Amino acid sequence: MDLKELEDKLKNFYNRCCQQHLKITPQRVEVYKALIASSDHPSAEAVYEKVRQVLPNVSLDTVNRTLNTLNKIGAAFIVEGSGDVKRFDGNLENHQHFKCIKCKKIFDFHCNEFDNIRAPEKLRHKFTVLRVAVYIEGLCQPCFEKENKIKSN
Amino acid sequence: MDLKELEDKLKNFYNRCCQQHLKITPQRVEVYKALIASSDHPSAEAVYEKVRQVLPNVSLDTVNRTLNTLNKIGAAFIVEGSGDVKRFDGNLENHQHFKCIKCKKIFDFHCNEFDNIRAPEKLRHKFTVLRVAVYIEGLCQPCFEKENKIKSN
DNA sequence: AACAAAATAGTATTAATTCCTATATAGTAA
DNA sequence: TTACTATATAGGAATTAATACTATTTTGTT
Ligand SMILES: [Mn+2]
Ligand SMILES: [Mn+2]
Ligand SMILES: [Zn+2]
Ligand SMILES: [Zn+2]
Repeated sequence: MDLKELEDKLKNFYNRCCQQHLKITPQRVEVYKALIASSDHPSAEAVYEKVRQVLPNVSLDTVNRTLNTLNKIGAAFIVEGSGDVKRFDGNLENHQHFKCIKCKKIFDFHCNEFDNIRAPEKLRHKFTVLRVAVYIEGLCQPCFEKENKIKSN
Repeated sequence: MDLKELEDKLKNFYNRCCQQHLKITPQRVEVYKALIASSDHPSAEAVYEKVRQVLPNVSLDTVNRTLNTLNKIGAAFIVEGSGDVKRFDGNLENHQHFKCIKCKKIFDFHCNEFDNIRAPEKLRHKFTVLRVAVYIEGLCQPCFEKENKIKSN
């Protein structure tokens, strides 16, 4: 991500905050910056460690609270998955996730067909749909190899 | 679910256990029965309460362990979602989930188109795909109404 | 500069899940 | 049936994740 893109995103984020009457605090900005700079879908703990390098006194609670706020205002979201700790994503572009159930790494991928998936008519009448995701899980290459090694012992 | 269906599933479950060299214990059977009798995608805690009515001395650890075992051998799975406590599903038929982000209720639905979704070629080469799910979240009717009530105050 | 609402740090608490270990049990083979 | 062994369990401790509490600080606004 180049400087221009970062500035754009930040300006956008400031606007979003103003609209929602959220104050622009150094903590909020640094959490947001740490998140959009990550491509590994970090946990709150991981974001905390990153922000701490800039704001050594930031509290984990603030990071947690802020990440949830980002999710609420649509500046980020919680990655879908089965179990495990919450993982966050600041990349709002259309994309999907593959998660390794062993090492818990989450990989972005993109499949055009999946972008256009909509909730069925029936469902949209009964519920307020806020998000539709295609979620794929399995094993990454290294984990698959390890698994086989163990089995053949 | 009628008696015949239950017996079928149990027999099937016993076979699955034998194949995997898992012992058939009363705890295992009751956890499995409690799960397939539920349609609300219970948490470990909820299954625990149910099993306790039959086996008062069962431990929460055993329920947790057993649910994870069921997931591992493919007799059940962990419902996909963003955050929150683990929820389990013993219904192996093709279906999808809608989750209300407020009350956390999980609703089954079924959309034929979604059954045939496969991981893209590219991904299948790089990873071992074990599961593909379409996950939808939003608000259920009652939660949507409550939300609006609050906003208009 | 003054103010009020909102946000934060630091800590405590709660909730979820896993780990530990002595005991009990299921499946197996005599 | 009985004896044996690997597996599973109960109960409690420990760990981890996430939230709640509260005094203090800060932001956005007069
Ligand atoms: Mn992503
Ligand atoms: Mn289901
Ligand atoms: Zn992996
Ligand atoms: Zn609801």
